[in-house]
Amino acid sequence: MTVATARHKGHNHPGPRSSAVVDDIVAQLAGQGHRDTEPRRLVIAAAAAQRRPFTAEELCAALPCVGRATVYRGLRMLVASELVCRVLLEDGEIRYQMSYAGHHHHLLCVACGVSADLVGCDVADRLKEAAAAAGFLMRGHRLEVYGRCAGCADG
Amino acid sequence: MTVATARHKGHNHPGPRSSAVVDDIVAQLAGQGHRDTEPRRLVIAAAAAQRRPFTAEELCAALPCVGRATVYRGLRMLVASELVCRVLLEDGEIRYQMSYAGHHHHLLCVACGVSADLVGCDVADRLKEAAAAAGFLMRGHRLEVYGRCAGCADG
DNA sequence: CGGCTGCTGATACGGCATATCGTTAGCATA
DNA sequence: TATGCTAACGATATGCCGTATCAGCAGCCG
Repeated sequence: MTVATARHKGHNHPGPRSSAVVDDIVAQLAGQGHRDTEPRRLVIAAAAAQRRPFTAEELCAALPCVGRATVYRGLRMLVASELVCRVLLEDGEIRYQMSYAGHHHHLLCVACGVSADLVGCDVADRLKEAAAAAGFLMRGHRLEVYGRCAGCADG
Repeated sequence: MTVATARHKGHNHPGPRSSAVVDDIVAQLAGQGHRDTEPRRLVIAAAAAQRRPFTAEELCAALPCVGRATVYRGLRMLVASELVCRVLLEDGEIRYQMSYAGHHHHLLCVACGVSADLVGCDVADRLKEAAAAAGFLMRGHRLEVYGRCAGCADG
């Protein structure tokens, strides 16, 4: 043990192995009264490591040493904190993805499943007007765009 | 039995009680090679009678004399034929609604659950441009707008 | 009217998500 | 550092929702 700050034992935090992203998210959760636990860090790290929208079951499979319930709870907490957003595929399947921005939408490739954040398309104002024309007071909206990414376009 | 046109027995069609809407839909399905059956007519009629987006289970409950599988099959067939559209609530719950137009979106009241078709808001072109900017070839999109209807706005 | 075939419906099945609950561990406090 | 409260964990039970199965039935065509 060459490290000066000796590790305590058992379930202590991996420290240097824990990425800055995970530390940041854990800190945000702590601000909401949530504890910093090892399984939760593992869930966050696994979610952040995904390269495309993932299912809860995929996370469970990627974390065999973490209980299913814990994975689902962690995911739900992250969604509630808007650190992860739910993505709806064309066939209705629900997937998840880390969310580094605030409100935004997704471009989803129907061929390879990759996603990209949709920027530069602010439809909220127009929707609000259209809603008002129907007597509705708009409170929110959900938008998903399906297509083919550059790599799959010629397939 | 005072009616001149004697009813045959059991599973014959109710004839005069069957609305024009149901007849029309059955005719469309027939054009796709689907048979005209009494349980299916009941499913269609029940779906058309709903005043707001409904769940598959609600239809089952409204049709105790029709098997669950038949309700689900009928619903799936109607969705495939674009005669019924799937509506996604804010919390992710899936509901259904008769669709008399082609492609359109929905305004959904988060208080009473009523829905209205969203017209006069053509976002497809803008989305296609935004998608292209990200290297995506847009193929479709899904949009739901949540808010409060006129009757629930002041609540 | 006779037969082919799609449809029906009771029920079994399977996936996904949550509820349960005894145990563990984070962390505040002294 | 020791202590205690309580959130969090995780194995598992439970439940919902939708589909698969399959023998019998009925729509529809010839």
